[in-house]
Amino acid sequence: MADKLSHKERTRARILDEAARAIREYGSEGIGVATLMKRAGLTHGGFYAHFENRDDLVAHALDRMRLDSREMLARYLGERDAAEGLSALIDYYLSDQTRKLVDQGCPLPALTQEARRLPAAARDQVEGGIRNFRGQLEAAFTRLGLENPSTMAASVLSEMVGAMTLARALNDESEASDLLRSSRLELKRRLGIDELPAEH
Amino acid sequence: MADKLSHKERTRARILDEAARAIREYGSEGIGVATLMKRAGLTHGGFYAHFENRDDLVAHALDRMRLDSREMLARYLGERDAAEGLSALIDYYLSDQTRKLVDQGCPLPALTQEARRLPAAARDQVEGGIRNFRGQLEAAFTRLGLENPSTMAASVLSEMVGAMTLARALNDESEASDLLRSSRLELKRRLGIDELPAEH
DNA sequence: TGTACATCAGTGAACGCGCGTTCACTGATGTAC
DNA sequence: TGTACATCAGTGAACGCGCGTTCACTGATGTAC
Repeated sequence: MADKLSHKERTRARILDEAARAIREYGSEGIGVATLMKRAGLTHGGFYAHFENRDDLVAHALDRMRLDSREMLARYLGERDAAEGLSALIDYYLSDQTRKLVDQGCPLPALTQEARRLPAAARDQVEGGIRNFRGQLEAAFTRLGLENPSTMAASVLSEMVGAMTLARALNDESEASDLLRSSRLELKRRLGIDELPAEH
Repeated sequence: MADKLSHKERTRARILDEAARAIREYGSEGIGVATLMKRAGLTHGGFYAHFENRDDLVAHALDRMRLDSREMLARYLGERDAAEGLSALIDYYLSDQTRKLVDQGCPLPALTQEARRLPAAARDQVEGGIRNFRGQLEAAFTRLGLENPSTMAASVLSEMVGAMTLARALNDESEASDLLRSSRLELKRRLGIDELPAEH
């Protein structure tokens, strides 16, 4: 009974799921309540049985994204060998596939520039996401034996988020692809993990 | 006669100036025609004597920002010694002052995440800005004697834009400031220009 | 120097539209007896 | 097993509001004579 979601809970999860995707793709103000509910297979009136208002939805959708990202990072940097995990994370995070799947994955390359303008609760989620990402990198760098793991974590996180942000802003496919490849190469080089083969 | 702007041209420049500031601060959709015109000391009806429509304004405002940024980069990377110019650029671009002046300066940390959703003309301006920035860095790196100037330019540009984007997303002043300091340090270290003193 | 007139940047009321939100209602589901 | 009823997730018409845009009008400026 506790692990089985009720009908209403499943509906709510479906709305949040659609909201998370739409927010990544169109920004926090890019989708309206009516369109969102339609995508979830409902009509707009029912929205307020699930959320206080639109801001409340955005905050919950961002909370969900943050948790997803935390899991993703733990998958790469948790148990595995630090060098191998970091190399795989870089290859995944800065892949052309990730570049194209704008409605999925890490919210930082999608939402950090509008974070300042988000309602407080939503903004806190973005801030928590940044803090967690930097922390996870720092821990991995420590295990890797770098001498300045905290500084390096800030620098590497900035480059990762910046590279994906810029690549997605470029219309030209090959230019975007080249930018990501350059960043992957240079990130691994400066972390001293460039001798490992790229994944698949 | 040619170098003296007419009354109408000066008014148009004033509107564009306010638009550029507002777009950097609130995003391309963050300010309405009425508010913008009020800031320029006018009423909203007059707007259409200067621009075709709102999209036209956004494209022209971005064009203006792009030219301003090009000048800024030329100031740092043009005539000067490459190492000195790069060090000064990093100190300026990633300073706490720049972080706070969100309505001024380089548009990339403000607009690249919504670039995909911008009208074509506006999007082209952002793309041109990225291309120019990367090109200017590459030229400076070549003069500096780096062996992979193009790869390095993509990497450094990504870190610079990413670091400012993330710093501005952080509510906590000291955390934001620390992130910028970390990035400045690491950027200079990996460019081999960390022996130079930071500017003021 | 003074008067008449054309020009045109800017005004402000009005418009249609899409948005977030409200609310009376529907109809399927599950429980009471 | 069958009937009556309460519950409540979801519906869809309606609202007020802010937005981009239009347009008839104003009034200052500069030129013609």
